[in-house]
Amino acid sequence: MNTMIRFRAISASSQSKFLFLLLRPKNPMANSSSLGLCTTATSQSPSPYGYGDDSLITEALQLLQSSQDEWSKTDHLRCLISLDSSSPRLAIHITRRLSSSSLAIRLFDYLHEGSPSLDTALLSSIFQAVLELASREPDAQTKLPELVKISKERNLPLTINSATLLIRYFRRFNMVDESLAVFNELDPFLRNTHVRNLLIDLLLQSGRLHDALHVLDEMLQPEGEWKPNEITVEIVFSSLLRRERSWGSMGEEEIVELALKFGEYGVSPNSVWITKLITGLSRNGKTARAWDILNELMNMGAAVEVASCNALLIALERHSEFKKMNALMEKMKEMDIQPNVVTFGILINHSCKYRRVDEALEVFERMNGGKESDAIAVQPDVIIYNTLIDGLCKVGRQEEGLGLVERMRSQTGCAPNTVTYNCLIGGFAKAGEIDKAHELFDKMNKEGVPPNVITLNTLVDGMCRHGRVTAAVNFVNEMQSFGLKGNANTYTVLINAFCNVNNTAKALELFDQMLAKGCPPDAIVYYTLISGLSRAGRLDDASSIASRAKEAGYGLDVVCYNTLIGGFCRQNKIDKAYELIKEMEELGVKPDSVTYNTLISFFSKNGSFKTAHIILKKMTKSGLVPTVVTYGAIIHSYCLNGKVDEAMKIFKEMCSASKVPTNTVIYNILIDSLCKNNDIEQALFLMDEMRCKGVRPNVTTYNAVFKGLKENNLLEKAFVLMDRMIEQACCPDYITMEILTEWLSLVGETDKLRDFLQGYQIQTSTA
DNA sequence: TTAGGGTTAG
Repeated sequence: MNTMIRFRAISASSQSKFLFLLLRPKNPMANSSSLGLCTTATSQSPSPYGYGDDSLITEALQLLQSSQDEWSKTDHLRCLISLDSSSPRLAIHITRRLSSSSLAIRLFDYLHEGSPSLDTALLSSIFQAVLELASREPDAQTKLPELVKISKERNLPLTINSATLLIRYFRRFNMVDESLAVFNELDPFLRNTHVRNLLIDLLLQSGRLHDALHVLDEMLQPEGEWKPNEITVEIVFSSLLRRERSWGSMGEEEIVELALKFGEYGVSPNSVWITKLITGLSRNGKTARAWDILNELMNMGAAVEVASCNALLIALERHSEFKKMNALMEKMKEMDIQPNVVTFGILINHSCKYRRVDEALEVFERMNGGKESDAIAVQPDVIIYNTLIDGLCKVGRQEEGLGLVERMRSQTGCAPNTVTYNCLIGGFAKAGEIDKAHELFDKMNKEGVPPNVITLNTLVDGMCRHGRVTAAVNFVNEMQSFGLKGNANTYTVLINAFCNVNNTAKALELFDQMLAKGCPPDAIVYYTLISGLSRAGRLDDASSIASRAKEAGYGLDVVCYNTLIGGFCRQNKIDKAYELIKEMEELGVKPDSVTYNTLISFFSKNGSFKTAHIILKKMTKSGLVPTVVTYGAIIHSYCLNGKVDEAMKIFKEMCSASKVPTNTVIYNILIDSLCKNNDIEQALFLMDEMRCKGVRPNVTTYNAVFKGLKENNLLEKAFVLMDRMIEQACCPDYITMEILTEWLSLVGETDKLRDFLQGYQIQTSTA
């Protein structure tokens, strides 16, 4: 309402000024025939343009309809429009209503010629109307650049509106250089935020990053008049962060700096862009930078939302920066950013990952309202439940997982889904409760929860791990008839299972079957088969599968080469092993310590300590450090050659000088050898040393010592070790039983043997 | 939020 009144008031005053100018004697047009016409204008009723403008416009337009010769010969039109008025309003309105821009430009020239001393600002405004008219014409794309040229020729500066009109129009046709030229022509004082935003947007869209940043940079200068606004930030960030993985030619550090610079001007990227920035930085391993920028933005008062914090929490978790995770949670509290269901999901998942399920359950209770006064109630969703159920199943607490399903059902809108069942089936299957797993599978089908290929694979894996390999194959076939097809993963599980029971023929058959069924094998299937065949000594078949893997585009990695090299070494085919090493070199696959250890072991075992030593030297030269396995291979070979003293010497050197941590296997090698050499004292000394160093003996250690003790009939010592074995929950195997049964029966100590075995029964029941 | 494999010394 107020605007309306003001508009009319201005119109009325300009109208009177207009009349006054017309009547002024010094105005050449005042004496012309137009006087009568001009005065009649005052009697007109109000119009949107001002009192009486309508009839003036009508008359002018009528006149302009006639041929140019007619109106250009007379001053009548000039009088009518009266450009000497400080208000260009009337001329602008007339121009806007002309039939074409070419007519408009003729009128413009006519008026300009009639009043050469006119204010350029006034002329620029009229010219703006010409541009407006041209922009609506079908051939605007050619006309507008021509008009820009005309304005330049006539030294006519563009108004800010002309410039925005032109850039906006040029943007539609991706006329980047034309837009840039318009901007550069524009009076620097007129280059406002709006026109800069338009131009930056266009430049970024056309990939002219450098030019865009130049325009932007001027806005970010402290002395600059035009500052960035929210739209600037939106334009810049939507362009820079549009692509998910790459940030184009602009470095991430520059983007971070830009974000912070914007922050200094009180504008910052919105939550979506901040989140993308954090995610992008984290993905490139720059978690520390992501942490810095989020904190800085928070301190600047930017609108940081929970989603951005979640992105950083995920990154920190991934990089094991747990202290920072806590600090971020604290900061969120301080900034009053409420955690949401995703935040709790991250925390619960984190605890579960490290098998701290009780901690996860605590977080879960806290999100449910908990006991604490500052607890925040956030409704858990199916993902939260599934994460917890999976966590419980992974630590063997699958029954509790089932309990959570009931709790989940009691909550509205939260029913168990396929993932829920997959986790539970996995839990029971791994625990060997295959029947229970099948029961759950039936239950989910009954409830209308569709099983997927993960359900199938989880169940199949459980079956295979618990000796039901044939049943697993049948189950896969059965499911296929119901439309639940297996994938490469399914075949990997089955192939691995058959390789583990030394049935490589069946493994190969399954591989052919998967190809026949159109299921494409992936790298893992190939590697599994290569390993299985190598372990079975079928090196030709393993090599052939390796060739097929390479043909399929799955190059062998170092582990795969090691598998094959190990296989050939076991068969004494060192030439074949060397061929593979040559191939590795050619393909740029660097041998690792396992490769070297395999070769060192091979040569040591064959008594070629010299060659083994040369390889060891090569190993250290390539920057690899000899490991406990390297020493183990050499020590073992010395032992096999009856040089136990030499082996002990190397072992001591390994512990003292090289400071390589020992393990059970290396102690077993030495203890076994010492016992065989009847040096039981030294063997028992090493066992004590193991105890001191916290290296746990296993059944192999005990078997070696029992054998030695038996030879020397050191019965009391054997009883002590039998008790210790029970204490350590180290289960005897058939070798232990063979040694002890024979020995203890012979010396009439079968009661001790019975107690020994009972110790395990008690332990199993208490466990 | 859920599923698979492989290497070296005893």
